[in-house]
Amino acid sequence: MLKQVQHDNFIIMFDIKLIRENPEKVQEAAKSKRIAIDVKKILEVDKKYRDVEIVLQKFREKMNAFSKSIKGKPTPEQLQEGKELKEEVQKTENDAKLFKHELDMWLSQIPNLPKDDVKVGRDESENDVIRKFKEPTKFDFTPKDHLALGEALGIIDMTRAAKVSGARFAYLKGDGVLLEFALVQFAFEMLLKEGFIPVLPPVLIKKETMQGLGYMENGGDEDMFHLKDDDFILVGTAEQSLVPMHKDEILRKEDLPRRYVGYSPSFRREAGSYGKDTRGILRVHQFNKVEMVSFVAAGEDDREQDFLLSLEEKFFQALDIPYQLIKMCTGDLGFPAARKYDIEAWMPGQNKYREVTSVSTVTDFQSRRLNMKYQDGTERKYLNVLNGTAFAMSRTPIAILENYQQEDGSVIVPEVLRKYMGKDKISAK
RNA sequence: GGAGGGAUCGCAUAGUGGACUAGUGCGCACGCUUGGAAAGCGUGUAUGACCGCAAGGUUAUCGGGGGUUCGAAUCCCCCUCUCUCCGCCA
Repeated sequence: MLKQVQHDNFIIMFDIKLIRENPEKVQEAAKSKRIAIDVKKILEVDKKYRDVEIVLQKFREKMNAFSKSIKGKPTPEQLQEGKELKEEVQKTENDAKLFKHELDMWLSQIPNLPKDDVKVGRDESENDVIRKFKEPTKFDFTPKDHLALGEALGIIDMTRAAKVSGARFAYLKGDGVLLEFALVQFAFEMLLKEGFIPVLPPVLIKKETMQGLGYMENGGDEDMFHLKDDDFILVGTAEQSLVPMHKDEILRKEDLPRRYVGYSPSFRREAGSYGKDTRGILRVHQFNKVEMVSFVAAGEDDREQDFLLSLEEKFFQALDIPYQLIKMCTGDLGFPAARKYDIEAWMPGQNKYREVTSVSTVTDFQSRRLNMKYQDGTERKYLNVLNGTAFAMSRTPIAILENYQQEDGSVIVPEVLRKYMGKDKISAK
């Protein structure tokens, strides 16, 4: 069984001890992620806070002793002394609170530190290709892109979606739906065998939950849909509602690793991507995704990331789609991640590799912000958390349509999906 | 949306202003007892922060936040979640 933590009024956003002991390391790491923080300033506030805290404890000690010394009705002199003590405490409390808030504010802006093996780099142009699976698909005709194929097959309809919802939306129809369901079933079947717990999570979450995940910082909230009247945010990935499931909980070490597979819509504003990838369903405001999330013991995250990555590769190898594996450099990691790999599938319609999965370890970064621990003997430690894509819908189907297309515009169904789809070919009606 | 109840230690409960240093039962751990076990008996049983080499000490926490008071689990206000009923609803 798990235990519910009752109080969490002081969430430690970032390990202050790490900053005290290795200020340069933290400063450098943030810089390598291209995020500006001022470690010196943080240490100053930390010092002020601790000094006030010590004084405050002394005052409280005095006041507690005094209150306890009164039996029965207090004399007017005692009342007066008590009032004076109280004022001292309240004044110091206010100071402490101010410093605490300031400290929290600074700490919340420190990103997770990249792992040592992650290359320091500016942006995506400095990411490394780790390995490749197969060569780009060859055609003895000119391959079409997924939108041309999808429209002709009657499975993707963006024209009508534009009428109803606007740009970057799509109707998926007919065999397109069956193809998505086939991918879902394929992924779930395999992941259930691996012990993953299937989840259909909420897609509206509270703002404070998103803050706990570390996605609101550094402009991250620009890509989220906010429901301002109701103070909800639409998730950009199931990870965002799967990870905080264990907020304020203490898991048992025996129950680790705890693995979940979620299937949910994902919503993205795609702010700042105007004019980019406007054709087709590569970049849309809403798509479904099968997502993996792991909770593991401290220090187990490297092994778990390899495991999740191996599953992702297995999926795309099973689909027999050419891909390359990318390891992100520090500048392309994002706020919470310590290490990240992307699989980029070959997309003949664009003659390019494009991202289809992403697997990150966030180490204990989100656990600290969300107060998620596990009991290890007499010790309580922060969980390590990982997330990885199984199948992002829109993009995996794109890769299938484009790589499996035939000259007549039909699309062969990948071998492993045939039993779920009940057919081996998608053709125009 | 409306009306009313509730949230206390891992679980169950007691607790209407100072004896609460939060009691009791269960559970758990250790010990005694036993050929071994059960029962019985005894002892212990939170977390965070801060100070300290340590032993230890201080402080905060009874869903969360604020207030009243010399003093709050207890009184007042706000919020969250939950239960019962009414309304609406796939």
